[in-house]
Amino acid sequence: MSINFNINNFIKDFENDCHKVQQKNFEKGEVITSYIQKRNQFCILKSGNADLVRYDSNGNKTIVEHFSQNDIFGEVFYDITTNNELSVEAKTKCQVLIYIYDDIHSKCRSNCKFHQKLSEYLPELILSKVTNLNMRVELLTKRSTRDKLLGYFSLLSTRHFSKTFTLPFSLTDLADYLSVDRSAMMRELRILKEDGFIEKTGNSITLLYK
Amino acid sequence: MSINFNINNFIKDFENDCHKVQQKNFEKGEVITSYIQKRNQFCILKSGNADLVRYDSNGNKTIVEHFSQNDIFGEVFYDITTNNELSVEAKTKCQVLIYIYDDIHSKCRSNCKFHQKLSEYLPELILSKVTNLNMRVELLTKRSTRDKLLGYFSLLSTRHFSKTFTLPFSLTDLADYLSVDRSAMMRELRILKEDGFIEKTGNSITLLYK
DNA sequence: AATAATTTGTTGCTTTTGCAACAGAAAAAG
DNA sequence: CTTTTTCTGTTGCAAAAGCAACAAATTATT
Repeated sequence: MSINFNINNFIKDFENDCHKVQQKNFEKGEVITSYIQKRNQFCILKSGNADLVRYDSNGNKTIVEHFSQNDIFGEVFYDITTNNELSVEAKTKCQVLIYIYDDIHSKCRSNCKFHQKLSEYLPELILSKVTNLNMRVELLTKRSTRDKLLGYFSLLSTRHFSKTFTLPFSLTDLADYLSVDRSAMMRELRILKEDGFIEKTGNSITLLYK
Repeated sequence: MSINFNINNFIKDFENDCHKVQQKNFEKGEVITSYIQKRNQFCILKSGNADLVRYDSNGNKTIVEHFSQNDIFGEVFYDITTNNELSVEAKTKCQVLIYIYDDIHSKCRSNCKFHQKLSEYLPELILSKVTNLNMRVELLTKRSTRDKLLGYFSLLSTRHFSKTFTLPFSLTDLADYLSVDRSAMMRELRILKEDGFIEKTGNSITLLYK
């Protein structure tokens, strides 16, 4: 939380300081970037929501990551040895800052404040990515759809400081995020309601236990 | 690979340069560390093998990560909001370098070369962690046990530059790593053999496709 | 070298999950 | 404001995965 706040300020203050940083705008549904070659793109989502998605050979869609304001993404975080194409799709209008990772390390010619600050924050930025990924791994290693749902809900509950919260995406997308079949997930949601674990009105969930 | 080589040299050259860095030795089976409180431990595995494991309320064990030489781990990579205890267990004799993450950021009093070099390498170190975690997420989002097995095998094959390779752990542990039932995994392995996808002699696997 | 502990491999049965298909509700687009 | 598209919710059936239990093989331990 405090990290995010810093990033936010830092972007505001310095984004125009460096001519190497590109800002691009995307409409809902557009592909922001595809992880095809190792161009070492490094992106910050200034505003909007986007998903990193993968489609496997059976046509299954997986939402690998869900990005909102100030999240970072890009090829630089991936070994592109895999055969499945990954791409980042804008779910709403998006403003994205794009640069090449090598530029951060090897200082900018103009030695601008943007790069100075970025390399200062970089370990923290990437570290927050690691903790997020670890939470994701924890979710995905849960053995049943029920445990994945409850695990994810309890995460959102913690983040919102409340037993009641709104899902950041549709139920269809939630299934793709938890990597389970949608209809099976809907069934499990119904059982969770029937068993008195949760209440659900649209995309709003309330945890009833503990 | 080139990153690992650098880390290796860097550890050899500078590890004794800083009095704040602790080196500890562990016997097989010992718990190296538990992620309980946020002490911001940051560890480098100098030698040996270790697993980061979690046991859920149903008694299922999950191998969250598998560490070998020069891998990094520690509480600093986790938000300890979860209820499940995570601990790192030595699978063989292990030599571990331990320090506190804050020490890296705020420079060491003595301004030693170790910390200097570490903060230089840190983004790369953490970044390699991110790419590893992303591969792990890719594996775990595969829908079937078969796809998880094949995905993992193809990863090992790529890493070893060979269609034949040895699993880094027992089949029992492999199941805990892929987060599937062991007997179901054994069944799937047999079918993969029968269908001519793989050959298997003990812990050595050969891919027969493509 | 003998014993204990762990790992491998297998199977019958149960439970969970996935698939396909559909209707109604809600949201987006024109 | 109407039409089109996407999303939600459900179901019967099929397939996959989990569970429990066991014997044989392998690996550690004393």
